[in-house]
Amino acid sequence: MPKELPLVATDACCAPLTRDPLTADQAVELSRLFKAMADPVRLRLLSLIASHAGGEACVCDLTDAFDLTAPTISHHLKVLRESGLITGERRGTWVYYRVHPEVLARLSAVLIADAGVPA
Amino acid sequence: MPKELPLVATDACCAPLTRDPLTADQAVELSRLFKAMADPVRLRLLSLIASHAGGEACVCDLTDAFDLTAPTISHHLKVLRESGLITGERRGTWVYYRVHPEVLARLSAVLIADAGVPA
DNA sequence: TCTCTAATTAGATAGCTGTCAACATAGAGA
DNA sequence: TCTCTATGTTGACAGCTATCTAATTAGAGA
Repeated sequence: MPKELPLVATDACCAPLTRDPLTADQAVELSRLFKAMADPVRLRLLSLIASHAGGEACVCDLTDAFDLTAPTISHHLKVLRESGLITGERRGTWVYYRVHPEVLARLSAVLIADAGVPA
Repeated sequence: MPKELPLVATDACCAPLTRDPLTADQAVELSRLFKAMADPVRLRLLSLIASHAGGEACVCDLTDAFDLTAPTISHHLKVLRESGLITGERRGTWVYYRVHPEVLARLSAVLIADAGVPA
């Protein structure tokens, strides 16, 4: 099992995009995550995994949903893995993937409209 | 002023990614928005515009923040415009951009963790 | 009208990316 | 060990994209 990179940086964390201008580094960091989601196949994979019973899905569950070869699915899963959005774990013959909800939550927080700073 | 496309589709709206698998169409629709944000320059442009005083920024305000030529900035603004994330308006010599907060809010809602369906 | 500046468009190019076929690896079980 | 199946990796290729220079359009003002 290839290892995923620990890209869940804490630096560019949760301040809304709309409050203060992003630094160049924060923008690079965030763009890596958005790049990982900037493909319809990867979005569907993410959604299939996240919404699957038990919060995880075997690759075999995923492949059938697409008109793509197994290597292509594998490639997309690798992109999602390396971005830190999902993790894969081998159990016997099959590999199971699950999402990292914190990463999705962080992105959601970044996009949310700023309510303004109280006081 | 080139017109922006009305890509703010209402179809793939606000159900969290994590609740039900996205349809292929929804995924294509969403991926267009994520693609527009999958670049550090565009993320910073978005952030600069959104956080600028008055909620809008002149192109002249934006160009200085980057080591890029004006045509390159213009290209990125066009991508953001065509994705529906921002709009531009010419007033006299200058062109002012502002973000569409609903689109950001929609993306934020899609990424948020599903709290589950009550009842 | 002429000229200056702001912004965009056009065309070119290097680098990235999604896809496939072919091959490799990892367990399970005979 | 041998074989079968599930995944992943490699290498290749077409299409997309970020960037630049050069040319163009739009408005302001002399």
